[in-house]
Amino acid sequence: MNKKSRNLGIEIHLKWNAMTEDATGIEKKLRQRAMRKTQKRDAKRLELANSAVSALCSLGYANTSLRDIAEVSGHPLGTFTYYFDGRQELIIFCVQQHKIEFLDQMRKAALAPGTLDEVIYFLSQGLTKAVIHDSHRHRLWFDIRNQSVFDPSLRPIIEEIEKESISILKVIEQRFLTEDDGENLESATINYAAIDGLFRHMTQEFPLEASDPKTIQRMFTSLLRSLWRSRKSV
Amino acid sequence: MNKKSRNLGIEIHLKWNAMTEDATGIEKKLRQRAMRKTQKRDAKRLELANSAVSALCSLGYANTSLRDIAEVSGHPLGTFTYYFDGRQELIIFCVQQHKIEFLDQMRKAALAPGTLDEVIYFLSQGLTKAVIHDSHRHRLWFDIRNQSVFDPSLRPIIEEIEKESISILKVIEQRFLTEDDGENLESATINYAAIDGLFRHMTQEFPLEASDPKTIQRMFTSLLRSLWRSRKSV
DNA sequence: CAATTATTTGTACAATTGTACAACTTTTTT
DNA sequence: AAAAAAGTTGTACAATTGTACAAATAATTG
Repeated sequence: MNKKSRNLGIEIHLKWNAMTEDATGIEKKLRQRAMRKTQKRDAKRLELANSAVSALCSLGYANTSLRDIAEVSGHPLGTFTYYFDGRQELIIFCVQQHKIEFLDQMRKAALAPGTLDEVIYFLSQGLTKAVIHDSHRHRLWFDIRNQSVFDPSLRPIIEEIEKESISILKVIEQRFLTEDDGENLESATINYAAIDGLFRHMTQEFPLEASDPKTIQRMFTSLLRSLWRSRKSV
Repeated sequence: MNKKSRNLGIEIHLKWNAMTEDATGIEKKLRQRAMRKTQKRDAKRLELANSAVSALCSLGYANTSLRDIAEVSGHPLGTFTYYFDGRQELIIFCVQQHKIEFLDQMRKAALAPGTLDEVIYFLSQGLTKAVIHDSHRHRLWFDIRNQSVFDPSLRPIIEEIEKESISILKVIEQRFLTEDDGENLESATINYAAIDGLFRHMTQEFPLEASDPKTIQRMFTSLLRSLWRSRKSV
């Protein structure tokens, strides 16, 4: 079947059934089938993306060809072109998947009950773990974000993720800090950029002088305290 | 003349003269000639680099071919391969040139007489000007730094520049802040990474929501004050 | 079970790349 | 001014790329 006309038959059937309002269960059955199809497809996409991450992380966006990915992952080249609409979609998919996971963790830390100092502790702990155990994947994120500067088609996804990141910090500031007028967004943006800067530095540093988790966490804590110094100590 | 054997003749003459300790002015004359040669060569390299920056800044490291540079700059392709040892040397040369300039300005601000608040004012003013008037070149710097993560051959020059940046902050902290033991380097590293983060954000932001110089400078000032809050107020 | 649809995978192709280099001109040296 | 060196520039070439696609196979459907 031609790649471009994928699933076309089924879609047409569904539309036809919808038009005739045939609700005798046939429509339901067709829907379920379509669901199974897309679920199966999504599962395969995830599998391929996961196996692609390894090559991507070690070579970077610009230097990783689909052939590299195919070779490292063990899957044949055609598989990737069949399941993804080109190289870029594959890579975006990988990064998005990873970043959603990470931001979920950060959000949990931000919403954890306790004092500001405790939240700072959780945050710096999460950031430290990310540096230690996941630096490769974060490097890929920073790489994509950087490429988005020169490739506008990458920007929407980057913007979305950064907005989400900033909103997490906004939550913290609303919880613990007295807001001076509407400066809240500006403050959250500044703090996001600063924390992001240290995180990037830790993640990309060569050689890793601060590979000791305690040192790393201490540095994050130090920055977060500087940024949110005791304006309200709930 | 073959590119690889460039200047070889003169070098041999110099060596021969040095060996025979012929100090009758002939050696001097030959040295002066060699100097003229390299000066002329360096001037041309600078000219080419400057004309290459435009293409590089708008397309980025990974997407700019030598042909792009040649086309945009108006110089023929062969010229670049003659004056630079490949694409990478050209690009490194461009970034290095630009970054040295920028750090000179920052160093001046850091060494300016006055209180910490005044230095903070100068620094944020310099950073703001860089964002407003020079964001394109800084984007190229961030791009190269990012590529260095995946291309080890870029790392030495990046490391050198970042060390210099951190040392500028160290100067400030030694001037104005009470140093708690040997934490000074760690603190300067944290602050460098944080300031760098905000600077990167400002430089790369799309769409530029904060294009107003006053807003930008206020944000820099706000961050710098957070990082260096009144531990010593000379 | 047949037929339709979906998946798999190797190959082909055009485009682009960095780089080498030959032919030529200009500049410098003797 | 002759000779040597340096500079200039267009072209050639091998390598690599994303992508399209055909042919084969497997899965699903009626």
